[in-house]
Amino acid sequence: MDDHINLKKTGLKATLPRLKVLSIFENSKDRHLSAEDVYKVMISSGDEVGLATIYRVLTQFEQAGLLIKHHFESGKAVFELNQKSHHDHIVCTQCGYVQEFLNNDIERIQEQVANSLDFKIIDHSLYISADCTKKACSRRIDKKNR
Amino acid sequence: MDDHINLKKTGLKATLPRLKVLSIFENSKDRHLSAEDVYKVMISSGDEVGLATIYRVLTQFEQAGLLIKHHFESGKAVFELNQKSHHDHIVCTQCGYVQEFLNNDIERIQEQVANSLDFKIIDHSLYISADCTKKACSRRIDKKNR
DNA sequence: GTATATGCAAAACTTTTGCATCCTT
DNA sequence: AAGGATGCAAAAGTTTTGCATATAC
Repeated sequence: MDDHINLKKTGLKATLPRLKVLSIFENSKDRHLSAEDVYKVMISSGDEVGLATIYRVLTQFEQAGLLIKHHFESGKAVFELNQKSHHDHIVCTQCGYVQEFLNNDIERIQEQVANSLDFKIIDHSLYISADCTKKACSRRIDKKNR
Repeated sequence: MDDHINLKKTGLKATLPRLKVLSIFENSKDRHLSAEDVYKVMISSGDEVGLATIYRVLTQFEQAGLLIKHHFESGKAVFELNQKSHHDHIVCTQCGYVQEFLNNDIERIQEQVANSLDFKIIDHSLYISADCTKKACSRRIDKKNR
């Protein structure tokens, strides 16, 4: 809520497409959406919008720090809200479910490793592809289209 | 060397394009190459080859376990030889240098985390984008084209 | 009113596919 | 000889861009 405020901070005008995109990320049960995903939601809710606008808005939001962009293993980018603190991802190869996690030991060791190799970390992404075991896969959501 | 032997194990015929692709990965100073990269090397060395063939060969090699495919953050896939044991990557945002590393603690903790969340890991990739500090960046190689 | 944002269409880029021809076995 | 592999061109998928119109401030 109060997306206007978020947008104001970025210097971007509070236009209808932008507000709608934010609200989709805030209300979607799936935190990780591609441009196409967002576009489909808007179209099927009756908005007149172009896919190009979605791409532009997503890119602007990423640069403004509102969204984070991931590539995972699919060749198409997905975005998620940047409200939450940093975390990594496990993606089920069977049902597409995305499990977020954070492990402070992993975070800390990464820093040590990078430092010892004379790198200063800007960002990192740990992406695990895995199979849900029975229990986890019962969280199954609508299958991703790939 | 002895790429014929490697190929034989995969059931793929030892054709000229396939042998050449393998040799490029073996001899290139950059272990991480895109389809376009490989294509350019072959074209500029006088081979008559189609980009489609490169994509087919790379995909076959990946399925055969000869190559590993990464997506990093660029939207285009890069491949590397699978000779070495598993490792993760730090990529310098300044010069494109790719530093490989392996940390057994990180590997072990990943397994624990995935298990505790009811996932069975199939694969993972830890990708760190970072700046070389002075010392590391002196390893600077030809800038990537993006 | 002015600058910015949008929608549409076209283009750019990466990757895949169909098909006739060629090459390995 | 036979099946698989290649090259070319065309298509498919994702993302970007040009431009006239519409919108927010």
